[in-house]
Amino acid sequence: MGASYYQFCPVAKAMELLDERWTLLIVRELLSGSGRFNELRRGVPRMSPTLLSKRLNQLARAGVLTKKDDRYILTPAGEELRPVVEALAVWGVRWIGELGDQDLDPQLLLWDMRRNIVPGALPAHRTVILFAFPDVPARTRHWWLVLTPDNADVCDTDPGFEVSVTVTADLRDMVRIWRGDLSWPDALRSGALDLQGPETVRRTLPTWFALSPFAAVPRPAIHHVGGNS
Amino acid sequence: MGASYYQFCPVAKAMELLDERWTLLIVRELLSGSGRFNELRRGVPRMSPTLLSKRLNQLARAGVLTKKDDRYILTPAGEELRPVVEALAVWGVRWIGELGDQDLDPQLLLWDMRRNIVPGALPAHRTVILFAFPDVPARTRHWWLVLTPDNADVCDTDPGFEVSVTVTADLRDMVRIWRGDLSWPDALRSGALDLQGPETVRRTLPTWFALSPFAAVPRPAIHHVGGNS
DNA sequence: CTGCATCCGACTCGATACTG
DNA sequence: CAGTATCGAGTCGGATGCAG
Repeated sequence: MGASYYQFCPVAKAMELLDERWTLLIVRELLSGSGRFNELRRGVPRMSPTLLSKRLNQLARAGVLTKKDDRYILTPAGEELRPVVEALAVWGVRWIGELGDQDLDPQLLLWDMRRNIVPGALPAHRTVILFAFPDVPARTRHWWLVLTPDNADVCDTDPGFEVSVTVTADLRDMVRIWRGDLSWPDALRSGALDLQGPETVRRTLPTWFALSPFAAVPRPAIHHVGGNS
Repeated sequence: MGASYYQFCPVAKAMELLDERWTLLIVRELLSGSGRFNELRRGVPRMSPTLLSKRLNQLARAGVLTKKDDRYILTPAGEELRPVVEALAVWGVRWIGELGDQDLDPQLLLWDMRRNIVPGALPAHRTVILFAFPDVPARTRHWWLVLTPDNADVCDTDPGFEVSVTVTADLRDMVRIWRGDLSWPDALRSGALDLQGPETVRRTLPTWFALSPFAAVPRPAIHHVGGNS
């Protein structure tokens, strides 16, 4: 447990548990459907496994989750953290518009997109999307998304299948699209994003993905730069 | 600023600022109407003034508050943290029912009660309530609340006025009443709380205070002990 | 009284390597 | 796949001091 605040205030009692670094991000992952240890790790790749393990045990002791057969499951108390996480996300998307270059992790983006594929919107046959991020170091520049009607795989090495459509964009712009800061049509019009492939695929591709659940949150008139400085 | 999570996720970006110890409690105080440095201190008495100052500066840099003439004021971004704090309070009151003895700070209780006096419910003349907490060390056992129709003062030493009514209860029970875990009538019936004074005053006293804003939140059927262990 | 700055011990985090 | 072990660096928190 985090250190006590020595207050009976419910906010203080909640934060004793929840204000520790990484804790609510783990809850976010669990709310998004991840359950296994290494699945959770992919959602918090910069967290050491030691600390993840520690946090999971803390959350279990606090009654937020339980472990069953190598799967971590939210309890009702944990499920009820959804409004907290959602309120934070709404606030974050409205007031922390400026992202540092360090925040743009292509693996997290592809992982997120994979999670939010619209079931039933995909073509009936296997479709392979190649994402190319010219502004990213070679090592993580290319990503493949292998889509079949009932499965989706993210690869950071060429899986060997024929590419159906290539998406080229700066990673920053792809993230902005995903977050709802930039619309898909605007990105295409301005040239920030380029699609190469058969026209029918190019036209329907944007319908295959639901954007971030908070992409539609209305933004304030003025943004403040949340100082990474 | 807190350390970065290196994620574009809005929850992560929000938590970079908000997951640091004390930060959301300061926001809670500001949302409750406190504005001056030492007013804020009374809401977070265990926080060192150095750290409070540091956090206030961080929040100012992040655009959550501004300082004007020795008063800290929430910006629109700060005001929009209200849903976050409320969601946390609702969760806390539902799932962290067990309070440690250390959490029962009489000063915070009296301060909270003072803040939530129902305007217009008070008698027309000066009324003095003496709170006696037999389970508390002598130093902080007695508290006086001096009420006039347009003012209320908390004293930890006898202000000298005649006491209109004496409230005797274990601090834990008084806090439970305040949080909505125990009703005023139930406390009187069981003897957990005792009122001494004229009958009219004894009858109306419970109407002078609004309970904690989260006292009315429905509780889950089963509580989990949020381990202070 | 208000609003900080400095100093220092205790603790926590993060990086890396390692085990069943 | 699912975690543990170890250790240096950084941060928190409390005491103390000091300007306006």
